Amino acid sequence: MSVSPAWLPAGLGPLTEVHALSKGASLFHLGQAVSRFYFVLSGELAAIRYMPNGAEAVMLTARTGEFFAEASLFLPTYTCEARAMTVCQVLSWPVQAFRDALASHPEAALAFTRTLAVNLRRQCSRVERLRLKSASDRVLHYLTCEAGPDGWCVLAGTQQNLATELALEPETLYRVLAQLEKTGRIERDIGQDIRRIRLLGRQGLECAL
Amino acid sequence: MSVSPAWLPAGLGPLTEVHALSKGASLFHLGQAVSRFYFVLSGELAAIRYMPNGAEAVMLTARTGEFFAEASLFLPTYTCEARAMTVCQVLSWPVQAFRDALASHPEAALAFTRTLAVNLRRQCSRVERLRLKSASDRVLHYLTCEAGPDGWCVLAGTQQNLATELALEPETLYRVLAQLEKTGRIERDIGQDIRRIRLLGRQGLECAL
DNA sequence: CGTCGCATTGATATCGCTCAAATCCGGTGG
DNA sequence: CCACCGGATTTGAGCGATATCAATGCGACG
Repeated sequence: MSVSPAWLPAGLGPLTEVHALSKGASLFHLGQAVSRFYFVLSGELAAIRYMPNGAEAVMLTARTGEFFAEASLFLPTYTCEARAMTVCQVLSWPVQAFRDALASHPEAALAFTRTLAVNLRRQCSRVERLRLKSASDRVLHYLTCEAGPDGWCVLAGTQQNLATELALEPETLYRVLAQLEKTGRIERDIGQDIRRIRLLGRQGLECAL
Repeated sequence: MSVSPAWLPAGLGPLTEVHALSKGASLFHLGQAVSRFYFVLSGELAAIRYMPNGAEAVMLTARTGEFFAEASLFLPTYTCEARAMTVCQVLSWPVQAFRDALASHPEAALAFTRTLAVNLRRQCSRVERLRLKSASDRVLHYLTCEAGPDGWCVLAGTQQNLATELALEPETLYRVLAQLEKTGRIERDIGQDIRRIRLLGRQGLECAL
């Protein structure tokens, strides 16, 4: 569960619609004129295209607290189908009103731009990580990216969730973590409430640069 | 080779610096105060973090015609080292001047936001594609995403470049394409000047939705 | 004509996926 | 309190897909 961004201009309030989507529900279809812009309060939305054989190709997904398909703000028609991958709560605004709100509220426009820039950085890191073929390389890359100032990387969910993030099977991740711990490359602190992992080795070497 | 975006406010012109980087040159280091914002005219820039063992973790890359590390516009210090992966030509502006230019030129701010949104969509698609474990699934996903209105997907570079984009080895891509062509799932038109690939099957089915 | 890079195909090795079984833990109900 | 259950975790065994190494053809280019 989430709330809409605090920086949204108040004028959008009356135009806000709330959508309660059941799993599998569609928000819009390929080729439809872009009418509304969406924000995920909870659940997961996906943008999907279909291949000639009928198989689905997921183009992008948005989860709790994220805007959905930001590029649709700049397109005349939707280029994918939007589908709820889970039960979802979604907000939406008319695209023209959203664009106008950004145009007339520079501070909101800046906040939106920052959101885009931060998301873009995260996605770029994911791309570089998924380019790595070795499971341990992906884990080390993740720990390098996500570690806090103290060196510890606090896992949001379970280790299975981390496996999903890294596009690995849970068994593979368990084995890799066990191996990295045994060889002294990481340190683990796995409890039921707090799960965290830390890279070992020369500490804070980069910060000294 | 590229040029700076046409929508950049003219006031930035006198503040523009041109950097000619040799391969391996650094633009800035981790922890330095953010001073300038960069755009790649040619070549490839990468943002790198170092792991305790000294290995490098690429966080993001920018190529010809792209801004570099857009999130740095909103950060006090650089969170990575910037390194030229190839010979590079780079433009830069003082971050404060760039932010001010966006704040005082709504149409430029909108164009910048659009650039971010389009890049974000591309990166999201890449993430979803790289999550696929099967080489043929990655190829089909790519063709589904990148196909033009006529169904043909025109390759920008060589098939080796496509292999890099899909995080596959060239040999694997050759085998997968040959197999897909043999089983009638794709059609290839490989010449020296034009290389294009098309998905076969029920045509235009999605557009009818 | 020689070289170089791209493309293609074959053979082999390796890594991660898959199936399977056991353990641990919190929560639930008797 | 204890038995039971479901989900997360852990470890084992085998398989398959992709990486890797190798060889060849092909066209461009000097």
